[in-house]
Amino acid sequence: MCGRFTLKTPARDLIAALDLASSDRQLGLFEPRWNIAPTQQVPVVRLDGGAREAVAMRWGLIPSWSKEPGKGAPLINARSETVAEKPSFRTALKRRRCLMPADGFYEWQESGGKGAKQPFYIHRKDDGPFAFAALWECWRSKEDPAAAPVESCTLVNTEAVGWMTEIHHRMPVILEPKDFDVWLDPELQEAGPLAPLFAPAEHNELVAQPVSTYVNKATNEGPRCVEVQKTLF
DNA sequence: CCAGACGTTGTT
DNA sequence: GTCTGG
DNA sequence: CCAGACGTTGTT
DNA sequence: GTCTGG
Repeated sequence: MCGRFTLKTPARDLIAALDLASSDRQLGLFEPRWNIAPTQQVPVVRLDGGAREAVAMRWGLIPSWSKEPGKGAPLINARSETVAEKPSFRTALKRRRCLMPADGFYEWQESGGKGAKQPFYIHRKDDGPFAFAALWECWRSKEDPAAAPVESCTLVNTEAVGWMTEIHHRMPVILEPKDFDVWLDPELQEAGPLAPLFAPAEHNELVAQPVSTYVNKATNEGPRCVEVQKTLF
C-alpha cells in the first residue's frame, strides 16, 4: 500500500520530466512537499484536448455515485488485480487515467510482534521524479447542483516483489516514461493493453532508507521527514 | 420491479 | 452510475 | 498511511 | 473499537 509520498523536485524539473507545457498555473501546483497524506490536494497529469495538463485534486477517490463524499475509508489505492471490475474504479480505468507525479513514497514495516512500525522512505537512487499510475473521478452534489464539482484521484497498486517485500507486500505501480502516452490515451478503453503496465517489477533503480516516526504525523513537513535514521528494531 | 452495495489495508 | 440480490 | 477524538446534561 | 482529519 502507499499512503504517503513526497514531491519535492523543483517545478521546472517536474515540468520537463512530465513533458508539460510550462505555465504559471502549473508552477503553483508543484510547491515542494515531503509528507503528502490522503485527503490532501495533489497534482496529477491528464490529457486535456490532447495536451497534458497538471491539475490539483483530492487524493482519495470519491465515486461519482457517492452520497456522502468522504464517508468510509478513503479510496487512496486501487488494486490492479481488480481495478477493471470494481464499481468504484472501472469507469475511471476506462476513461479517466492520469499520472500522479512523485519522487518518493513511504511504507511502514510491521515489527514481528506488536507495537511500533518502522517507516521507510523509498526513492530513486538518483532521487529523480517518477509517476504513479492513477485514476481520477468527478463528483457532483445531487442536493446542490450549483455546488462546485469535486475532482479526486487514487493510485493503482500491485504485489511487491524483490527487496520491497521485506518492507511491505504491496507497492504502487510506477509507470515507465515510455508508457505515459498509452496510460493517458482516453481512446484506449479496454483493460487488456493496460495489464502489462501493472506487472510487478523489481525496481532496481529504487532504494529504501529507514526514517524516524516524524513522518507519521501528517502535519509534519520538510526534509526532516526523509532523514536517514537507525531502525527501531 | 425495488433495495442496497459499491473500497483498501490488515488482523483474526 | 451499475450491478447483485430478493 | 498515522494521529487523535470519541458524550450528555445543565449551569455559568 | 471506530470514525474523522490531515
